[in-house]
Amino acid sequence: MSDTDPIRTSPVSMENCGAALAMTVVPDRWTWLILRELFYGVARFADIQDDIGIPKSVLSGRLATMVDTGLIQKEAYRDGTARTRHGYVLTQKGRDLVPVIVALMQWGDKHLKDGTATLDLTDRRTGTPVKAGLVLEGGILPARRLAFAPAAHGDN
Amino acid sequence: MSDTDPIRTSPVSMENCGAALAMTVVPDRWTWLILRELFYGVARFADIQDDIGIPKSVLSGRLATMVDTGLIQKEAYRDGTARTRHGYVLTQKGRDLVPVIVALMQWGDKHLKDGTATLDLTDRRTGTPVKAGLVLEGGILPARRLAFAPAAHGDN
DNA sequence: CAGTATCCGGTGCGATACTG
DNA sequence: CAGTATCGCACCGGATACTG
Repeated sequence: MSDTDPIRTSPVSMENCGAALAMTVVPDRWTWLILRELFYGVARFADIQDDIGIPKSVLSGRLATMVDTGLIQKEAYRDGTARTRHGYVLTQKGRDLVPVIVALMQWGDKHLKDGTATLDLTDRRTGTPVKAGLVLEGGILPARRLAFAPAAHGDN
Repeated sequence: MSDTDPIRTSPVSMENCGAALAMTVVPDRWTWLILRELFYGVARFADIQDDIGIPKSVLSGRLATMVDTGLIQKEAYRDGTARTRHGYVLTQKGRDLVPVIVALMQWGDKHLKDGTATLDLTDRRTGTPVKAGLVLEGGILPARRLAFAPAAHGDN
């Protein structure tokens, strides 16, 4: 039993909260799963469909809005044949979500599985293992040490 | 125009992917917004409702399943009055999602606003600014340097 | 292969009203 | 204050069929 009054209202309004805004751009499960596919480098419509089991019509719609919101873009490429095909790739804006995806993945590995990862994430340069987390120089900051205060300039 | 064949299938199946599993536990916008409130320390039913504008019945349902999935728990506390009230707090499992929330928030601040944060996140011990990201010792690893390979032990 | 079109059934959202 | 109950309607998911 705690004996202090809890906070009664969020320090940041919905319109000014990056997290809340982010939810409008990545609002549902399918969108996350598609991002995960593109993160893995799976680019083609039918391949994404097969991997995550999404109906074509839904995939079609999601891809369109993700292009609209600037998360992804269409890109042409050549496969073995003469025919030009095209797939989807993350934009920079989409790539900036990679830390979120990785954090989510590692959270799921820890709490929703036996704790073992199925994927080893490393620095492609040095091979050093990589983790997602809160960063200070020199290491990961535990969540409990995180403090927050309204920014000096912004209006909340 | 890229000229290499893209990856045709995800290196990790849906059942073994922590990210995909995580989406089953935090499947929608409301759940994320509730997590955000609890992250801020807003604990009471009506306060959460007011902040994020969720219908009571929906909030009721979400809180129940979040308790079920172990993200949050009910906690009694004393307010000014004699009456015992109760609110919701993150469990350890829920708190482990903080890096995801922070990463999301900073992504939203960067891409969905003018680029300025409304909240300054710092180490509560030292006051040093905090960021979410991919971590190697000594700093943040850019997403482009991230490599992945199936884990040695796991079945994918 | 990469979609669009159509349709139907269920979920679940959100409003309102009610209860301890 | 903290929910539960009820309910109509919209939207979404998924199946199927069709097109370039």
